[in-house]
Amino acid sequence: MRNLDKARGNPPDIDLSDLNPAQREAVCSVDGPLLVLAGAGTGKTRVITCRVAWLIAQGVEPANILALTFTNKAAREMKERIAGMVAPQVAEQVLACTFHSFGARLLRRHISRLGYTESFDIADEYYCQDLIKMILGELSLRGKEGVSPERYKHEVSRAKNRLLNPADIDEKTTSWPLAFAEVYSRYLERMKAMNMVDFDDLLVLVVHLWRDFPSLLEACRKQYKYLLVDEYQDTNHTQFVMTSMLAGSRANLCVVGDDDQSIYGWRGAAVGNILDFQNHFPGARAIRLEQNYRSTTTILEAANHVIANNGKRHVKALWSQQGEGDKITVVRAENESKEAEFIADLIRERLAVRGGSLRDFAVLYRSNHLSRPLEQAMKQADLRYYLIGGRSFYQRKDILDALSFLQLVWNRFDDQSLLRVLNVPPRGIGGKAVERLLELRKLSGRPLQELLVEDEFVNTLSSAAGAAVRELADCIERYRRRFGQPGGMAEKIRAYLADIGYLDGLMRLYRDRKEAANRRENVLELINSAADYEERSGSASDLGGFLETFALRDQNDRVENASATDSGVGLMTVHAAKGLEFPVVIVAGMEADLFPHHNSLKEGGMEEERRLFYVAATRAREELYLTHTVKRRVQGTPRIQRPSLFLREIPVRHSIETDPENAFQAASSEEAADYMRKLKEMFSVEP
DNA sequence: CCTAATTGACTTTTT
DNA sequence: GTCAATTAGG
Repeated sequence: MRNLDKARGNPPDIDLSDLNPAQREAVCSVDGPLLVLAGAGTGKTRVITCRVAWLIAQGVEPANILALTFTNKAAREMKERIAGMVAPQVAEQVLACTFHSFGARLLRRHISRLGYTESFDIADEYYCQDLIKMILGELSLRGKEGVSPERYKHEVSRAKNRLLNPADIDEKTTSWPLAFAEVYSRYLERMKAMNMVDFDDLLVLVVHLWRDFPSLLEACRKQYKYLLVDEYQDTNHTQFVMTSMLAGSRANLCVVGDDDQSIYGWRGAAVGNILDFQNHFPGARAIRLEQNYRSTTTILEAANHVIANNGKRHVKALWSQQGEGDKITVVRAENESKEAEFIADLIRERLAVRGGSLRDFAVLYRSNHLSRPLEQAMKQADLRYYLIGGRSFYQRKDILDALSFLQLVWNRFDDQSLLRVLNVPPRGIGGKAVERLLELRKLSGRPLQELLVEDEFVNTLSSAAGAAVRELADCIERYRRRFGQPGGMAEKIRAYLADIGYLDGLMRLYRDRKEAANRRENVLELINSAADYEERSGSASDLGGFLETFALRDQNDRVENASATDSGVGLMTVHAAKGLEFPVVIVAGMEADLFPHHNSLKEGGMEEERRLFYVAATRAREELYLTHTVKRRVQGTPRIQRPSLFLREIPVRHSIETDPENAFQAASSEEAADYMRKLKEMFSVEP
C-alpha cells in the first residue's frame, strides 16, 4: 500500500490513535477506488470525517473534496464533525451535501444550456402528482383499470432514473402502464414549459449536462478530485452514473456503505451498485469494518442471525465488546391501544430503573399510520415526544397552498400552482372557467398567469368573479415587484398572504374555529421558517432560495414538536431511524402483513424488508423490545394479527416472550429490587 | 355555473 | 380518522 503520508514524507497531524486497524486503513488508503463496507455501528461517520480531515492534513486543498450524502442531516453532521477536526474556515471549503442539492447547485449555474432558465423551481411530489392527474384527465385515462396517479408518478421516476426518454419506452415488451410513453412525454413537456424540475431531474439533468457539454464535466473533475459517497448502498442508477462520470479515471473515489442496510430499493436504489463496485471500478480495494461499537452481543447476534437469511450480500461478521446485555423482549398485546399503553408504561419503568432521559428511547414502526395510537398513549402518559416525518407539516394542505402562492410570484410560468390556488379561497372560478382557461392555453401556448387577465377570459366570468381575478393577478404582480427588492422577506410573505386574502380566507374556509386557527398557525409557522432562513443566509436571501431549501427538506428535517428532540421520546418510521442510535429501542407492530409489509412481498421485497428489520434492531445500544398485537384495527375494521415472520428468525436463546401483564416481572430480580428501592425513595419524600 | 355537504376509498417506506 | 370525487342546493 502506498500511503500519501509516506509519499510526501510528512506525518499526519490528525490523531488516528483511537481508530482500530481497519478504520485506520479506510482513512488512509488513497491509492485507487476504495469500498468501505461498514456494518451497522462500526464507526462509519467517524471514518468518513477522519478521512476528509486526514486528506486535508496531507495537504489536499479542502475545496477539492466533495462528500455526497443522502440526507441533509448527514451532510450537516459531516460538516460539523469536520469543523471539529480542522479549522472551521478550512472545513467550510469542503463541499458536503446531498446528491440532490449538489445537482441543484450545478443546475443553478448551467441549466440554461438545457433550455431552462436559472431561476427554475423545484417541484415536490404532490406538485408532480397534480400534474400527472391532469394529464391522465386529458387522455381520458382516469378511473380506468390499474390507472392511478401514484403509479404513473412512480413509473416516471423509474424511467428517469434509468435515463430513458419517452422514445425508449416500449410498452409492449415491458410492463409499463397504459399509454405510458404519451403521459411521460407530456409530463416532460409541461414541466419544461413551466421551468420546473422534479427531484429526479436534479440528478438526471446533471448527467445530460455533463454528457452534452464535456467541458463542464472537465471543470467539475478538476474541482472535485477527491470524492466520498456515503450510504452507497442507496444510490440509484443515475447517481451511479454521476459518480462514475465525475470520478473518471483519475479522481480519488471512496464509497462507504452497508449492503445489509439498503432499504430504498422501492425508490430505485440499486444494491448492485455496492455489490458490484469492484467490477465497476477495476482494481478497487474493499475494506470491511466489523467491530461494532454500539450494541450488546445479544442484539448484534440476533440481528446477524436474521439478516443471514438473505441471499445476495457481502458476508460480514459483526462483533462487539459491549458485553452480553439483556435479552430481547418480545411482547404480545391485545390490541393497538394496549400496545401503545404498554410502551408508555415500559418507558416510565425503564426510566425509573436505568435513570437517564427520555431521549434515550425511540419507538420505531414500519409505516406512518402506526404512530397515531402511540402519540395518543404518550400524551395520556404525559411523556414528551417528538415525531419525525409522517403526514406532518410539509404536506399539509394549508402549507402547500401557501407555498403555491409564493411559487406563483417567483415563477410566472408556473401554471400548476396557479391552478391549485386559483379558487382558494373561493373566488367564483369553478370547473367551467378553468376549462376555458386551459382551452385558451392550448390555442395560444401562453402561460396561465398572462391569460388570466385577458378580456377574452375575464369577460366570460360574472362581474364579481372577474373583479376577484383581476385583484388576484394585480396582487401577484405587485408582490413580484416587491420580492424583487432585497430584504424583509418574511414580513413580505406575511403581507402577501394577507393581501391575497389567504389568511382571512382560512377563517372562512374552515367553519370549525379551532381548525381554522390551527391552519392559520401552520401558515404563521411557515413564515417563521422564512424568517429563520433569512437570518441564516443574511443579505443573500431571496424567495427562490427559500423555496429551494423548503423543497429539498427531507424527512428528518420535518420534525414535529422539534423542541422535544433533545428531551423527548422519538417516534419515527424505521426508514427515518437509519443512521440514528438509542440506548433503548422499541419496535411496534411486529406483525405479519405489517412488517414485512404485505405490499412488498414480491420480487426481492422480502429481503429488503428483512434489511429494514436489521436496521431497526441495530439502532439499539442496550435494550431492544419488539411488540405485536393479537387484534388490530386495520382501515377501521378489527383484524386478527399474526406475529411477524422475523420474530421467528431470532434465536430463542436471545429473547424472552411475554405480555404486558407479566413484562415487568420478567425483568431480572436484581433490577426489580433496584426499582422497588427507587420507588420507596420516591414515596419517602412525602411526609 | 359555483359552493357546500355527503358519500366513498384508501393509507409503505422518501430525496 | 382523512382525502377526493360525487351530488344536491343557491
